[in-house]
Amino acid sequence: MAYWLFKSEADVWSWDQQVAKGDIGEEWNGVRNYQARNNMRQMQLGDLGFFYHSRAEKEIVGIVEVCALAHQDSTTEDARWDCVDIKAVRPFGSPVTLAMCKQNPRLIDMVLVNNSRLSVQPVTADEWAIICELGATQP
DNA sequence: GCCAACGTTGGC
DNA sequence: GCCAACGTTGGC
Repeated sequence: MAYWLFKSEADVWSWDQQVAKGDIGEEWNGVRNYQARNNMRQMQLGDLGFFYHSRAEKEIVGIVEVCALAHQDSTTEDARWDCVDIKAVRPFGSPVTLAMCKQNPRLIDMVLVNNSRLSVQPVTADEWAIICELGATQP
């Protein structure tokens, strides 16, 4: 069981849109970066992830679950690009901002803090627990 | 809106 | 196989 973080600009694909898809979930498509793709290939069913709004909001707003293993990205014919499907699990009681993560000494090693360009990233169990607490939600 | 950081592309 | 040029991302 591993933890991840998915980034999206809210005006491209938002948490609300993700929630609207219900338990069926939705492809996390459009990723054209090898590192991000490799992370998705490693995901297992039931793995959990944070849903992060980049650019404008810069905050983690909820928890998602991997509900389909990596498969061809339907938005391209190019066989290099896979993606998983994810479904919304629950929202945070209060969003956790990037600034909060940067401020917390236990979170300074987060990929989110150190490699802002990577759109699908791993999260450690410790980071998961700390952020769930900050976000006022069950881990 | 700007620009630094990063990843990718393509000429050599 | 190197690296300059280019495009994109995302924090500020």
